[in-house]
Amino acid sequence: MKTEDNMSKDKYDKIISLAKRRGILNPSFEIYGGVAGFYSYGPLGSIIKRNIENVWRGFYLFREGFIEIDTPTITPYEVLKASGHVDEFTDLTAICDSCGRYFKAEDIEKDGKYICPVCNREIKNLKYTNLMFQTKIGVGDERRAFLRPETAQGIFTEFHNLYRFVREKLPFGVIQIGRGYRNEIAPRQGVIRLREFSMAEAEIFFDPENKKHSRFEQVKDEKIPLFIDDKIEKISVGAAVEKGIIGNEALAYYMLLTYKFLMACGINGDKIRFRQHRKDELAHYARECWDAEIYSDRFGWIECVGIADRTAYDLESHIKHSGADLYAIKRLETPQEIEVEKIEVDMGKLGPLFKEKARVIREKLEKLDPSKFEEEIEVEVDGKKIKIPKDCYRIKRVKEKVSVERFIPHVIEPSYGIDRIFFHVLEHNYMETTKKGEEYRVLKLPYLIAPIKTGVFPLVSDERLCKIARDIHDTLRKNCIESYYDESGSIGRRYARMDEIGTPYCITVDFDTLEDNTVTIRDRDTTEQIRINIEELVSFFKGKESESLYNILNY
RNA sequence: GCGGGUGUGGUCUAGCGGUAUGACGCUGGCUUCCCAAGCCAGUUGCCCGGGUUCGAAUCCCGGCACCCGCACCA
Repeated sequence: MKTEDNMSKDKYDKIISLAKRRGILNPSFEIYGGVAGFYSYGPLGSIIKRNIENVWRGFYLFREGFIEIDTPTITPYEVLKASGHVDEFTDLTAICDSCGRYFKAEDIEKDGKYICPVCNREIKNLKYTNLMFQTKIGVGDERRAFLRPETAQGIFTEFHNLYRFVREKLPFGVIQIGRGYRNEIAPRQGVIRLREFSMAEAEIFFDPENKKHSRFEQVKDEKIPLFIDDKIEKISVGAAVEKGIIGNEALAYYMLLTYKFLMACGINGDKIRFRQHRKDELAHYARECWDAEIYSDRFGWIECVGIADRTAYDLESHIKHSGADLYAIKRLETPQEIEVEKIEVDMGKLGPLFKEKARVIREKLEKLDPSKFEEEIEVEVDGKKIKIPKDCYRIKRVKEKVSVERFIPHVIEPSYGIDRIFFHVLEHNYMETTKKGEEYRVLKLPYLIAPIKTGVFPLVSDERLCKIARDIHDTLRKNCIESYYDESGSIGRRYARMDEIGTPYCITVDFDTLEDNTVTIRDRDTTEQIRINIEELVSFFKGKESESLYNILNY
């Protein structure tokens, strides 16, 4: 008798085995023994992954109207120093001199000393190990660098270019899909915890006073599953914001969008929940964060998406470290007049007195804060302090018109782990039945996600039927519809091969085709067939595609 | 990183000191008018390295990978 656990383990093994057998996913570098934490996507897996990413683009690039960029994965030290990753992503490691074992220092600390739990001796050999992959740029004059732990920093460092690109209007969103790297201590759980992984991130820049979304009104009654007090509660995003469960409209909106996206990929909506991070588990940059967790029969609830309010943390830090102008500007509705003290330099006096240095001195004087002037003021020029006589300047009170306000935008960040979503899409859509006593597998992938949209078969391998089938296959591919031609084995076997990789339709050319130019289209989920004229095939599949897109993006 | 378990064709598996079994798959052929049919032929393997032995898939040591538990998880 099988226990529940055994059942799910069996199912997991079957999915992994199927994935490997059918070119979806397999451990990398296997011919050299493999390396933990690295997986390769095969011919079909690559398409599925790309399809997931493209559905994601449907939501963020098309529906939200965000802009997409593509920045380097190798990132200079300074960037990640500023972002906090150099310091926050570091563990103090203790290495025992007698047994040579490594420990995370804080685990073995006793009264300020580090004691080896094996040898029971004090360890003095301590070093910091960073969980980012380190590398160097250049030869000789090399610069320290890291493989990026998240794509977000590439967006923050481009902020001033992007802000100009959108013609200085907030809010605006920037997306990036790419690889991230984390040198995990113990990668486990297959594709769930990788050392190199794909993520899709959106950084949406807001006026901190106005974290609203223009479409919120439209969707405020739609419900999402919140995990509160150890139970899942479906609550409308509008109510969640009103009751203060979710901090602002923007967060709530992107949680709803995440919910829709995951289901569009074929994730079972009953196996999604949003869980808020406790204060002590928040990342160093986040004020509020909600994870979308997806339930796996194999692994339990797995964090697949993080939707965080990063506030002004990153931009502020990059302003501080780089000196760049990463501010946004807000035009005030009514320009205000304010009185300010200004220093007015008398060049008539200053010029003759300091000659060629006068210009530099004037610039320095004008930068000083008049309210902090002391009796005698000095400026430093070329390392020398120069006293400035009082009659060279005077302090004036002037009225200034202020029509803009500078501020650092806040960032809401939905961040998606593509590989984790990929795995759950496989798990949630893997179905087993029996046909004639034999195990029968169907991957019920949504149309947009399926790597092959249709199989094309001659019913029997009669050359007349084969030719027509090959022509259909060719025509479909000319129209960018992934089709798969197969004339080997019985028709049932060919359907089975397609079902196993989630192909939603199969076209069969039979002897009636010779008479009336029609073929059958067989539906994966119902196995029902309809007859359709060959001429209508391309529009049938194009129709399925736009219908699917319309259904998921029409909100 | 710690402790325990496991590692045989593409997949599942037998063998547990005499160089490998079976099934499925896959390829080709015959057959076949719609859901893994049948027949014939072919195809691919002992995780890696070292040791013990006349001889190692099998025993021992080391490595790697996977699984379970602990720890970790921006």
